[in-house]
Amino acid sequence: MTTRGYHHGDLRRALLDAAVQAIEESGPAALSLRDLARRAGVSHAAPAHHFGDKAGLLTAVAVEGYDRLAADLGGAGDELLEVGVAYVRFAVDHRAHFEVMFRPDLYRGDDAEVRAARDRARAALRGGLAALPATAPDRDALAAWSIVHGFATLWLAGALPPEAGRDPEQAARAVIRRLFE
Amino acid sequence: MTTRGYHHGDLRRALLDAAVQAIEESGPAALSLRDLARRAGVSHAAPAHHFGDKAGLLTAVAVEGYDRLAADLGGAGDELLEVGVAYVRFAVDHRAHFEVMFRPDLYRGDDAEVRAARDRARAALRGGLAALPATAPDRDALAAWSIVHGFATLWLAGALPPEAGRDPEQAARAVIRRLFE
DNA sequence: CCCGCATCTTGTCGGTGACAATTTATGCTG
DNA sequence: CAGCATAAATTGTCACCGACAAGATGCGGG
Repeated sequence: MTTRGYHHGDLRRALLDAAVQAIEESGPAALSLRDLARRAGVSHAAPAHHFGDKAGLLTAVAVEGYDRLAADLGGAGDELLEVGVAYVRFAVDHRAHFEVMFRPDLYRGDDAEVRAARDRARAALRGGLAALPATAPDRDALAAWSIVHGFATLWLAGALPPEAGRDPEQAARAVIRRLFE
Repeated sequence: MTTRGYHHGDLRRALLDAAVQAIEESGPAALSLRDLARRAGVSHAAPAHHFGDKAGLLTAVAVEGYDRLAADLGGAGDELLEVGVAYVRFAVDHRAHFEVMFRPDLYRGDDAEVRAARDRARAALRGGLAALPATAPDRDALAAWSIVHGFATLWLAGALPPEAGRDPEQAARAVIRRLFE
């Protein structure tokens, strides 16, 4: 599954880390394979060997993101509130992964690994709804996902007014609670 | 007004329209000023004269988007449900504008025109909350915005499972109603 | 009539993604 | 331990892109 290190050590890993850092600095649009190669101290064509092309690298970022999201959501317990907060926390703490994951024009969303990891994340998110009285489970799942995803996206975009405060977790908690009142 | 001759007639307008079309086809990341120039039948450097650079063009797209969103939301009445549906409809029908608007790394979000148009849109969205019993208006506004924005974003990203159906407006209506139960 | 000035063109530069051919290092096999 | 197959990374190249500079064009006011 993982490539063993030869010349560089583990260039694949190093490139993924450099990509995440670069995206956090200037967004996925400004990402340059050649810049990643420079950061890793290798030649400009080295990334192509591991990922094929730019979309291939971002596909790997998306897979990693969905995997970590599934793990974080799964570790947040059974309460919808906590699962929702974990979703927002993931978006804020792993903004590079999150931004790539929901930008299907940047990577190959039909990739088999992506599909599998995405399904795991979806299942974990839906697990948070198990404890709710379910009159319309599909609808409730969609509403819960929408509200946490929307909050996370707006927060990351810097679109929220100052009244939202400075702590995303606290604000998210209040917003999600609105679903239960 | 024709597209003939040395002077185009309304190149600015033509470039904006071409940009929207190109973004709808392949997303904002793949946008190329030179491609827009080709579509408009002008030289590769013509866009720079009207927009300065790529960020300048996308800034104009964002302004146009916020203006239209404000108009659409304002025309949707006073009920939160209808305003929310209008928000989702805008995102689906003007996906290029919507995608640019919430991608602050692509344009100049601190531009004066952007600020003004964005404030108009925010005010229009908040107008939908006037008819609600307000225990925590800020929190309610944030929750409403989050749920419609999240739904719209997930829909556009193609992230929703097939259970969500094929009609975004209908699904959005059901999801938003969840806020009132 | 002509000239100012916005509009558009041509030309160029550094940077980028993708691909091809080549070199280097590793692990395997005998 | 010797040699080879192959993965890993390099060099070289091409078309395209964004940005900038300098020149050409033509509309409209004096």
